[in-house]
Amino acid sequence: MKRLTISDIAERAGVSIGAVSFALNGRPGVSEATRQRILAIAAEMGWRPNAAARGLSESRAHTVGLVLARSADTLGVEPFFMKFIAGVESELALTRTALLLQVVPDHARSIEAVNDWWAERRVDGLIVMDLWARDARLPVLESMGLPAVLVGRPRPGGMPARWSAVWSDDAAAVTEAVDFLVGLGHRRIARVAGLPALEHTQVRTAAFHAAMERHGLSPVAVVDTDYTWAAGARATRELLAAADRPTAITYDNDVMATAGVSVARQLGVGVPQELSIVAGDDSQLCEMVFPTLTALSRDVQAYGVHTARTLVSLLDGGSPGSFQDTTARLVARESTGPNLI
Amino acid sequence: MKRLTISDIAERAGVSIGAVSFALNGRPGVSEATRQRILAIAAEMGWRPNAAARGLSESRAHTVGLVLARSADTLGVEPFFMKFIAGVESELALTRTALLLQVVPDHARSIEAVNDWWAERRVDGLIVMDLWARDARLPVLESMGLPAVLVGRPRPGGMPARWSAVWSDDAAAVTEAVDFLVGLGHRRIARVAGLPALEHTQVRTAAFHAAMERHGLSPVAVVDTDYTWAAGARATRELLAAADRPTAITYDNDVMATAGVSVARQLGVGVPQELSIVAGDDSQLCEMVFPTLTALSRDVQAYGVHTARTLVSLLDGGSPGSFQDTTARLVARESTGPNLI
DNA sequence: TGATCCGGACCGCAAATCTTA
DNA sequence: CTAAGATTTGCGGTCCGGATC
Repeated sequence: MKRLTISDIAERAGVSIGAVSFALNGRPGVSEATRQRILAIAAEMGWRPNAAARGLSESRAHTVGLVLARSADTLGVEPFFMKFIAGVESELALTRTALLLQVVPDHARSIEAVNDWWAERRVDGLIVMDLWARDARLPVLESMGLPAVLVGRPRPGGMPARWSAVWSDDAAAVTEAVDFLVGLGHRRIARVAGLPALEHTQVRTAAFHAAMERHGLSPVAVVDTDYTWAAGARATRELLAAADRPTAITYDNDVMATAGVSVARQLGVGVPQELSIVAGDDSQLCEMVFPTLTALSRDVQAYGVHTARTLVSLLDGGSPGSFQDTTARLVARESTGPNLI
Repeated sequence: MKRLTISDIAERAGVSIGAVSFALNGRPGVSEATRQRILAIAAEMGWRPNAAARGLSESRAHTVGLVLARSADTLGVEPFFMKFIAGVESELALTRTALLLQVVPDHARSIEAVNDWWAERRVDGLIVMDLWARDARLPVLESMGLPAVLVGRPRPGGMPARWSAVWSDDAAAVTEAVDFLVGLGHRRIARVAGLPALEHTQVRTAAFHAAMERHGLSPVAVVDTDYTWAAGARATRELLAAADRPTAITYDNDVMATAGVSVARQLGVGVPQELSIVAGDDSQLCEMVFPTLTALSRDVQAYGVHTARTLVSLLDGGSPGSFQDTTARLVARESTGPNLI
């Protein structure tokens, strides 16, 4: 099967390949009539520029990378990632940019993967998710000089030249949840946090403490976890077993909140009569359990769209920056109620 | 930042670029001593071949594509896809093959996406998931001449030259589930199926009928759905409202089985005392609900590994074929019990 | 003189051919 | 004649310097 190249188009149109290139890239140098003729022929023959040839010549891959550094199990249960990726994709498609994906278990392998991509010039830029407070990937990525968008807060010490950040105000969201619970009369509130190494976990925990303090309250407890159902269940069991048990618990994702509901039922603790529960992520899962879960909800797909747009703009020479996405807002469902104790 | 090229290596080693190319690709033409010297220098300088240049020269992208043709919501809730992708990835990494991903809502756009990839020679081959019984993508893909691996049964009429298939015996799995339920004394069994257009839905439904018939039973009902929680809930409500209601229901995925449990509880139907429930997919979700769900379980990640391996072998000139993966086996948990009615 | 178009030099690698000892 | 290595060509585009009308 002979492949179609630019010279086939040139031949059919009776022009040089240079003219075809100009016509197709919308640059001056060919008359409008010729341009239209070339475009028509290319479309008719179904010709598309060879990505490798173009990439070689332009020194640009028209591809960006996304590395997910988590175990497949964790990724699978959290709908967040698929929604985010779908958003990223839909935006990238507009600029004919492809998405390269890697799923690896840890940061070391994540660095390896990105290093390979960049050394081989397979990607022009990177989307970095799941930022850690002290993230081993960042200095390495910076030294590689690879353009990137961080999904999360930019680092306080200033960012490398070709890095942007897209973030959401986690502190505000946590504050809203606390205010909501306090408004319902709760005073003994606990927090089941996510991975303590993650940047946004620390931000949320700090915001939790601040919000409680503002209400003149002190947290019953803040328990760190690894986001799994088992960890959520264990944390809940401990919290409910204590003498001064909480009347409300916030969880850093929906999976653990579900575990909380399950443990409460086993222990005969009524939700929401004796215990109110707030999930930190929203998904179909929150409406699948009984009672349905009050959750901090946001448009994750749009988050992906904005992230992709920010990266593409950066690669097109746009100026880097830090862009704030919408803040999650609380969606009240059945798992929260007034404090009756 | 000057980029490292093969000629930098050649210069440092004091040989021609041809010699470097031969040395790095393990082909004859250089002495062993020179080869080692070149290899050492390349490794020391951290050189990696430019993917575009290599791709252009070899007419091979060292990249494969995977298109997910479903809504982001559906994908997010089903852990299957992320696990599968993680498996695919881990295998592709071994041969330095990259994975291009697309998430699109329907088959029409899926065809577009693949057509673009192939026309631009961005991919060497494709992984095709979620096969339909009459799949509009297949004839188009075949006419494009793109090598592919079908995840699912090969078509009865014979396969294109450079297509393979990796499949799992859905019929056997469904049969095991029916046998298990019948063994528990159930005689009124219903099936809540997935998307009727999907190949494996039809295979499973046929196997369900056959298994029931073998036991001298006739199904209470087979209800088609779209895999969503809402559809699972609606189907369950209808089944339980009927005069001759089933004592056991099998669902084509875990999300719908969860919906089934939820609806049963709302209607005051005890699980498993009055109703046994079997989930067609296994995931953490099955252990997150109460009661935990008996499910048809399999190693999805390994499925992804095998699929990737099959595609890579095909691209390397291996002979195409149809390869059977392991069959899902039933894992009994709390949602099934003896028929007490 | 200027708009329009041609020819050809690259991009970085693989691989075939040519040269040298 | 053979092994080791140098030279050259081609992959399919982009884009610059010139030539033409």
